[in-house]
Amino acid sequence: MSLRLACVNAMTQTFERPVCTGQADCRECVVRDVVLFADLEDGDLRHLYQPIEQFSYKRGSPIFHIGDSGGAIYTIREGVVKLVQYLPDGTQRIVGLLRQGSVAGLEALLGKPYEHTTICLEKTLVCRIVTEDVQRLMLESKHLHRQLLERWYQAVRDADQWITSLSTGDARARMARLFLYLATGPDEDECRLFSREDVGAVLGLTPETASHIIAGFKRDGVIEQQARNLYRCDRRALSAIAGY
Amino acid sequence: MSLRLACVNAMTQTFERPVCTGQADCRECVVRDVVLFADLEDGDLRHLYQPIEQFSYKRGSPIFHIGDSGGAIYTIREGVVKLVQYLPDGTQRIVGLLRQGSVAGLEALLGKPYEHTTICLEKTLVCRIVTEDVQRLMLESKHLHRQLLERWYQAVRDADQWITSLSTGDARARMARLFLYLATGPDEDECRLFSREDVGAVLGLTPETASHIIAGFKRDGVIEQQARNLYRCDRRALSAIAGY
DNA sequence: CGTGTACTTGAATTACATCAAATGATGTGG
DNA sequence: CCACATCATTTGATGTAATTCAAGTACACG
Repeated sequence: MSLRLACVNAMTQTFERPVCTGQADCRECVVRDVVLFADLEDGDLRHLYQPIEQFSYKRGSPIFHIGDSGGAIYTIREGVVKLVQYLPDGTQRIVGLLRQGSVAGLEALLGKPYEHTTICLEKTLVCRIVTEDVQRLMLESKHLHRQLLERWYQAVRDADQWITSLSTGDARARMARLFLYLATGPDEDECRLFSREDVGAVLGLTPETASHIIAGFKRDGVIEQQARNLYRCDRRALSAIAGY
Repeated sequence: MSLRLACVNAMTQTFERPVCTGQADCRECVVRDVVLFADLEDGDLRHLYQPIEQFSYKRGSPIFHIGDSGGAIYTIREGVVKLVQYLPDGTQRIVGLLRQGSVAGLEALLGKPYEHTTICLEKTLVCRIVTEDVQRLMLESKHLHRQLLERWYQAVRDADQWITSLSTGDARARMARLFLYLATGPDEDECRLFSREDVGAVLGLTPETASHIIAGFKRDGVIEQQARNLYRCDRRALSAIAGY
């Protein structure tokens, strides 16, 4: 669980602004398997202009904003991040969620401004890697290069699946699919949810409708509430509702 | 209905199966500006294992199917192609449209099976380029390499815009946005539509609802029918309905 | 010129949004 | 630690939007 470096006790605290919790040691990374630099030799990482810094964001904090010129990419070490775009009337639409091991802000590597506003739905730890360093390392490591292509591929897949599973069918089916989508932790029947407004922005529903449907699921015994925004799911029943 | 090959004047004809209409001369390409190989030197193209072949597909023909192992990518020279994924119950959801200059099947370059079934909504001309050739040319041309990264980027952008503009808001707003999305030809007020079933699969509606809304637009004078599936649009009125 | 297929249309039904009020959670200052 | 203010969530009643169902009509194709 713990990753400790230079600063010892700041790990558990969160503030308005992200907190730098020290430099990352990629060799010791808890999510090394799923992370970009997993395969780099120790030596490669010594040549960074800037060390890879870790940051901690509290719930509700943005990592970056849509339209910002992107100077870095961010690997999610822990937590959940929403990718938001805004309609002309100001309402948000969530076009994706990032979780452990995902990379935010790939477009920065192409010199493009960020495509989304990224906001943490819970306390989130990220590694920040400045674009220049990634671009240079890419030239050295064929494998990193390949990794990044795979990330683009993954981003397109995720977006397509977002459309087919969370924007297709009636509201109950979409909600059931969201529960199944989120119930992918170590405990397969456990699902952490987030605010009704965000659930609505994921599924294209109003918060009230989201609430109505969740209440219906509870009544039907399809889900059982363990704590605030924590549910135990009957995956089989959810699958039936989802149409799977 | 019949399938003819090697026939000389087949250029304008279309059949059940795609028709090879000969080798492409990229230097003479009508869409050279927007196409992948725009910047390659003449010499580079001589080294292809296989010549770049052009194919013609009739309306309704598939270019490739989801899950097929991808041996080639396809540049759209002319026409419109839908990207389809299927739900477990067999209903289709259209997750994107490709038009002149777009590339279909990028995932083939990563050795992945195709993510979508691609079906032509009208007569369509494509250039087929086998993956091995692209992969080799990528090593030679820095610029082609960059081009392909930009295509990935574009694919993600398109998918996100698909979610925010065509899967968000009420049905009338989504339909208005579809008209605006399609009215991007040389004549900015002209919009070619397609079957109500496909319109429904784009917007997440039933064909009847699509029909109802289009009828409403006609009644309100927002669009004016010129011919079958060809409309003249009042862009200002559509923008208002779309919420822009 | 008929036949099948897609499209249109309207009425009935269902699903979702809206609105308003009550309840519950969270944080603050006394 | 409690009282209160604030904000999110729940809930139910009501209105509107979308689907479904069932004809009827236009259109493409043999």
